[in-house]
Amino acid sequence: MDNSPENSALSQNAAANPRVRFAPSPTGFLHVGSARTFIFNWLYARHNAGTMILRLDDTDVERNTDASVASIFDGLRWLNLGWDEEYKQSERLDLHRKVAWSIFEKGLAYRDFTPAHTGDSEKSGAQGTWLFNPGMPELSRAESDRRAAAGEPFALRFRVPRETGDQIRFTDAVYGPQSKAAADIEDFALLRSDGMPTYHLASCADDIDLRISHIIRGQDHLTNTFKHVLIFEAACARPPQFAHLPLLVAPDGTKLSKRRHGPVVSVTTYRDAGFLPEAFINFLCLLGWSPKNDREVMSLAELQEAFSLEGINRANAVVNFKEPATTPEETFDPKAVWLNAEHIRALPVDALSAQLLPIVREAGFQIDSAKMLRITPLIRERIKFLRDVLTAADFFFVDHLQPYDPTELIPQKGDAAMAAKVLQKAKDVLAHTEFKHDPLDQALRAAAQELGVKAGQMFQPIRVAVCGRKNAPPLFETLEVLGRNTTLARIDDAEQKLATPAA
RNA sequence: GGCGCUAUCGUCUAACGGUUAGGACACGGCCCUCUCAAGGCCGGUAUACGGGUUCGAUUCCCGUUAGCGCUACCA
Repeated sequence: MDNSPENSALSQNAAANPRVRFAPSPTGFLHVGSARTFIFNWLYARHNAGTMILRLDDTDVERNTDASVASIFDGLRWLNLGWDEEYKQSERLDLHRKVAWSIFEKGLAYRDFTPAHTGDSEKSGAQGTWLFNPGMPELSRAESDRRAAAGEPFALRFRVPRETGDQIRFTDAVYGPQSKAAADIEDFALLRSDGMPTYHLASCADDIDLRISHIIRGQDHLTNTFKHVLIFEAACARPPQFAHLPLLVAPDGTKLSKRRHGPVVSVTTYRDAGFLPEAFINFLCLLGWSPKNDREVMSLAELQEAFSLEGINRANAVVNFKEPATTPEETFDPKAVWLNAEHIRALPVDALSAQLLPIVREAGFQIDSAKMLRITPLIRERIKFLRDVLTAADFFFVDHLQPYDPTELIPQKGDAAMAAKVLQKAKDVLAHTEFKHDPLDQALRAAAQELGVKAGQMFQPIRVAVCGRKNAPPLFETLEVLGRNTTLARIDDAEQKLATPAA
């Protein structure tokens, strides 16, 4: 048996128009690791003018849920990458069974009448290695047929060519040449006793039928691939090119799981926190792949242009979030947060403004798009998440400021009297100054000079009066957007607060 | 237990036998500055360990250790 097709060398299979697939099983929400697998497949397809296929591997009827299907589509829709063809394994069972029985007819599979084991059986673990159920591989065809005809339930198992001493081989595009002794591979199931195909069988049967040229998936399937090679060959199909991806792990090195690590592992958590899908995609691409030229902030088009299987590395990558996350920012890898800020800044103002507006409206503020467009450039460099618009630009949205500490109005190296003096002067000046950046700049600096205070001492009380806090966007632009009426009203309020210190 | 895979700063990574081991994030300092950001400059921290091969190993080979994966009629 030729298990080592030299023809599966990378160069040859990097042929044009590849067909790749992302095949999630709907047993949970869309995991960030799955999202990365989807993205790498998509990038490979687009880079090579190929076809991206979405296939729901839903043969485990016990564990599949509609909620999970919804979550997967939810996440994929947010990623906004799309796909070209879509299939459900549960609608292709006839094909799977046909392939299974054709393998049986060739003598490469046999019926196993041993009752199913449940959960963690004594087969695996420290007890030793299980390869097959005694007596079953040797059953004669006649007896096998007789017992089946009598209605005895059975699973269909692959007959691994263990006696030949063969090595099963394939060349992985990421991990290189792989081989494993057939003697170490157990007789895995093709069909369960209820007639449903197993993952291994359904997956390979569909990959053959859909003419998948490249299987790009998580490294947890690397050792399963030997079984898959066996199936492909038993079905007289040439195995596709495999490319396994290093796994995404938590800071403690363990596999990401919702149970242990919470919502950080769900794609929708990133969406809900205000990530831009392009930033999230950029971040995931940098986990286990590198363009090799120190590029980090990359647009989707740039990623598509730069992507290749050669850039994928082999060691697991840590998603560096804080284990007990206390703030939203700690929930995510700092690099993801930084990339999101970079992508936000890279967005044209009108595009960013359009993304921000629905968030602001949903929070209950009646802001029109024209105003949002004026606010956006003032906060663009100050937000890391889209949702930060709510805290960075809050004072633009409300009619009345949230209560703040009046002592904030007191400038550096100044006192309450200075604050009062500044605010009074500001009102005088602002009453007749044009509300544009340059006139405001000139007028307020001149006012500071007249009062004999530093510019900063002049600006701070005004800033706190109109923004309700010290940290805010630049003052003149802010006043320009706020307008004269609001500005003067807020300075009035501030003067009152100053006059009546906190009770 | 068996089999497989992996191992460069705290984290993501570059260096496909010859580099003062590079970049980024994060962190610290300085500059800029109306505050906060953004930006600029500077700084510290890494080749898991032990053997080979070689004139020369981060790089190739072997072993050790550690981590991960598979070992289901889950995927």
